Amino acid sequence: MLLRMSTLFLRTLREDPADAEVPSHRLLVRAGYVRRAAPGGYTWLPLGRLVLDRVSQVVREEMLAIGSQEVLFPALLPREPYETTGRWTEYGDDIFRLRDRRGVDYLLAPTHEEMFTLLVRDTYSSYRDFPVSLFQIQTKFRDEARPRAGLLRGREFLMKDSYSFDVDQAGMRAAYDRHRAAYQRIFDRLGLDYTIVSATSGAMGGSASEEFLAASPAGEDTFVGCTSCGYAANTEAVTTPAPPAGDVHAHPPAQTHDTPDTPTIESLVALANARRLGGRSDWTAADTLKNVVVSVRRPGVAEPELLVIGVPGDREVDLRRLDAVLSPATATLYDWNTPAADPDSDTDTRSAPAAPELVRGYIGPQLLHKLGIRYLVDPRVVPGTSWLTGANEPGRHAVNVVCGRDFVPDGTVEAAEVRAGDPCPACRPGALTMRRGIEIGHVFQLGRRYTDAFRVDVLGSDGKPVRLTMGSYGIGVSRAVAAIAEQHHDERGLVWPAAVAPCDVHLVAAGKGPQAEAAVELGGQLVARGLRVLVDDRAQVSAGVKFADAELIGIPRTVVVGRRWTDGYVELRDRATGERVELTVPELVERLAAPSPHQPAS
RNA sequence: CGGGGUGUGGCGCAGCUUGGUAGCGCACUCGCUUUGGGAGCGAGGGGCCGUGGGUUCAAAUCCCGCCACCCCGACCA
Repeated sequence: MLLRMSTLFLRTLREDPADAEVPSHRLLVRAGYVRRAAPGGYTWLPLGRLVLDRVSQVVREEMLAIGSQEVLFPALLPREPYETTGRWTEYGDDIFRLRDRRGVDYLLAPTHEEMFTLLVRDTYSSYRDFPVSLFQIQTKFRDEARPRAGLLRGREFLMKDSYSFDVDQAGMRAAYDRHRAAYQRIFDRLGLDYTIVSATSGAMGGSASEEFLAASPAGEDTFVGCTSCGYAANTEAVTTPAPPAGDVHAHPPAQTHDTPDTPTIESLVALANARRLGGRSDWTAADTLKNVVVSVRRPGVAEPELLVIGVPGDREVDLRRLDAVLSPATATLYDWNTPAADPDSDTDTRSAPAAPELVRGYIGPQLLHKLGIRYLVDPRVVPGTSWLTGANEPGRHAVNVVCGRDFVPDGTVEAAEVRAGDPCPACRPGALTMRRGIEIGHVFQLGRRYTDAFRVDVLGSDGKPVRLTMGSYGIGVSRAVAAIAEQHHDERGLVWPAAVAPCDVHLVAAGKGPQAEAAVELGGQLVARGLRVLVDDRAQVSAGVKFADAELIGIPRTVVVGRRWTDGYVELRDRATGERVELTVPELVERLAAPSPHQPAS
């Protein structure tokens, strides 16, 4: 393949597009790989299209290598199957819905579990046909509330989705493991630095699910890693090691004190130290027990339930983490903005209508049991710990409130924010670090959710029906392109890994003499050796512009056909290292034609 | 959905406060010079100033409405 810059449909931009924030977006637009066509929708220009195809091809090869077979579904689907599984409603506003001329409902598929399940049901009927795994590489649609960061979160994107079908749990696990291994090979080949994190907490039970996160400040997921062991997890899945329980009776009795104007932890700690509450002046926020009221809504239940979460006062409640635990119920902070008991009062102490005894800013756990309000605490709140907390009266707090003596929680909950430096749940000396990541892949042991919905049974060896069990696996192909760009660029432009670069070599004709013609001819020689070549044969473009464009476009190796050409030399430059060497043409051809690890000569 | 911001040639921006023939850089066309690090000079082409209404002799500029897009958050994965 020989691309000539003189005719290539490409215009690079000297300046950053105004609407691009993250590096991948900025550089892919500037270098002429993609162009925004609609909110959350991008046109793939010739160079971009090549990269997208190469990434797709890596994914395809590794999927085929684990025996998965490629199919292609329509993206435009009827409503009915999604109605059957409940996702027509469940997916909510995130789904693009449309009607045909007769008023029949359709959707643009966000994923294809339903269709694959139906396909397998209608095609296979015996246990002997299994296991089977199918995949497709296809454009998906999601009506994202806020598309952002260019390719990283679009409303239309290219995704590889695959589905495994097995007659038993063990088979499904094996399929899951094969996919997981294939994903590792794929992301290794793509040159991505990634971490596999568990996506849901083990304590929750249910289906196993892991995410592949490409480390990048532009990522939308926060995940934790351990400084001394291999532990990695999504923030939602992090568990907090509990300290050992103490002696419940080793503390002086609880005491209530006047603490006027201390509705916040900060003001409380300041006052407690100033007045030496409990004989101490070394109170910190971590010594206080903060009690946060949340409303929990369960699907199908009209009235929200009040729930109080107790966390150490130096931590916030992380609603994402709480939601992950409560799922499918969802939690929101309790809305205190109801009329105050005393409308003329300008203080912030209001009573919750559902439980008038709860005084905002002065809630303590002592009363909750009596009020019948469920109380869940952070795992650090173990029996025998003593706290400074609210006394359930305006302007009053209590010291020496002991867990297991003065209050008994209904259970523990992983709802406190996770911070860098927190102890690792998996090893003793380890501390957690926090990083951002781009979700590039997700493997999921689905189980029978869809096969139950469609009653997908096949005949087992004993002649009795067996319900199939599924796994589903996704890779964001277009997102992976952006993730690669995020991890492989410098201040001058993109620096593609060899496996995904639009071309193997970028020939730059520099000089006014015979160089342009010579470069094209040299390009032909390299193409004959199986290389993909981009040659900058533009007349009337200065060498400086060509060098700058070559660096922006980011093809791994540049060959300059320039002033030393007449002496028989060209210059080979490595985009990543900046290394330059002078070579004769035969030396160059030999050097470039050497097969790289992932491209066996063919 | 909440907060903030921006809409002026293909791209990046100025002009708006204080109304009076729409401008700059990049890109594009032609000519001459230049030619290994984003060239110089000269001559050009290209814009219902997001949109609808209003004020005014006169609106990119002032007023009102609407729309779109971007960023942060919520939501989603």
